[in-house]
Amino acid sequence: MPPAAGADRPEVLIDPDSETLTEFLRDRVHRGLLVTVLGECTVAYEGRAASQVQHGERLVLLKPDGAFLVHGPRGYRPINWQPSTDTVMVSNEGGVVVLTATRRNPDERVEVRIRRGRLATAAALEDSSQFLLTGSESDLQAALAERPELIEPGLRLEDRELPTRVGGIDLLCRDAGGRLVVVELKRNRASQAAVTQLKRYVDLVSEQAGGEVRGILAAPEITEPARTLLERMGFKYVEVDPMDLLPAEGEQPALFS
Amino acid sequence: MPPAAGADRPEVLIDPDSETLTEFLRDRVHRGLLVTVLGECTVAYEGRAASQVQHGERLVLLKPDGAFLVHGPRGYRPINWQPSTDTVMVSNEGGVVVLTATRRNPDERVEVRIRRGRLATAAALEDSSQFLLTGSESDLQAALAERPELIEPGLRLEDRELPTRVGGIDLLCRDAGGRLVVVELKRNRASQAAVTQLKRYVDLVSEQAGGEVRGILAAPEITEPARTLLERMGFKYVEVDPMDLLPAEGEQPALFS
DNA sequence: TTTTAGATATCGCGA
DNA sequence: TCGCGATGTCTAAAA
Repeated sequence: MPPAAGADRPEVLIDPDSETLTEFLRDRVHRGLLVTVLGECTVAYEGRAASQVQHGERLVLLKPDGAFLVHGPRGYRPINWQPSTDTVMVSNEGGVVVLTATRRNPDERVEVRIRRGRLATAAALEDSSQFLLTGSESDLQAALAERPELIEPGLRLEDRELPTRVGGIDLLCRDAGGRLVVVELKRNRASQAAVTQLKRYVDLVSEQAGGEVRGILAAPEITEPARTLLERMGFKYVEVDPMDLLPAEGEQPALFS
Repeated sequence: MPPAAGADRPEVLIDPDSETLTEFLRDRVHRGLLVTVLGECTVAYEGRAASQVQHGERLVLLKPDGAFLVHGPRGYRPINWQPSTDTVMVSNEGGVVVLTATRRNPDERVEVRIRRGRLATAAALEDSSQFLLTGSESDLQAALAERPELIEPGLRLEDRELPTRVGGIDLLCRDAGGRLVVVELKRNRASQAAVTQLKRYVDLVSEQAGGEVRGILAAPEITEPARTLLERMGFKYVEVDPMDLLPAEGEQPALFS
């Protein structure tokens, strides 16, 4: 195998003709490189649904692991994509460069037909750094598992992330009176869906353990319809703020100084 | 005649020094251009949550509308992002190029510190094409609204996308016996959440209209726990396939020939 | 593989 | 603006 192209210096083509672009892509796709193509193209997708966009200028990203993204000029989401691909094919059909990214499970295909390539690049992309995130629900769960009394005085932890056949219970506790309490956590405003999720767990625990089982929904906020539903089911809402709770616990340094 | 915006030649910097990169970005960010930077950088985010990644090679995308994406070598998702930003600032701190993208509502900030820029590009990106998707839930809904008898013989449509205070009812029908039927559609395998969603609607309609109200969950598949829950609530599952149903209706040409 | 639930989800619609 | 639900959601985790 020839030496990996683009291992040190990025390679760039500006306004290439279709033959040059085809060769460039053929030699660099599937080599562990990040390949980008900016140009005028059409995009078609067929799989779980089907979509089509006519000619326009887009940026195509081909990642080393096979991820395939077609970005337009606006927004967070790509207009078409493939989270991971099994094969990416490059061909030239009468001056049109065709990129076809396919995967199985689900069986899907994205086809980009590039009528005019304006810019193509290829470069190695090394990133072994670990991604650290704080403020997720699991952080909130850990903090409250340590100090369940913050949810309600006298509350004691029985179990955490308890898997059941209807889903995982965030926190299973016992209150001051010895009753079982199912606690469902949300890091965002809680909706009706959160309430029905809690209901499923309470029903299950009640069925398994017998006796009265309480339900508590802990979140920074709750929607009005969710509060109504919650009260009708006899459950309780407790306000908790993830960002308030965590710095006191984690004592991590400020990200921006 | 001045060249059209998108006809301009893309601009490219390879292995620029930090001053050159800083100037390049300062002059091109906020000009309606798509700007990309590939290089070694750290990324920090603070907002609804907080995250940090140490040095690694990433690709930064700055879209004309302010969307901001930092992509690593793997996967569909960016490692950091901002769906739309109010301001993007460029500065140079002792040889490190710093990009700071902020937005309000929610108040958030992403900061990229580029220690070594390897490739930077800027180009106009024109795309006025309309995106056409078939096979979404709303397509399925339209098809079944036309022919409710495909869900159950004798079923007649009363209303569609009916907004209520607990959410929108996909299809409200009357069966052969004149009873009200709430139909909830899913284009994917239906889960317990879909069942509780249906339950909310049935409860509401029953409360408002009085009398017995039936519930039907129409989807291509249903999970086993969802089926159990559905049956316990006295509802019915009907199998419908979006991709089967739509081609007969739409008669669109094959995307790939 | 199936199922569930989280996500800095994002996005769009309706009240 | 809030609330709700779809998304070609994607992704990780657990059974």
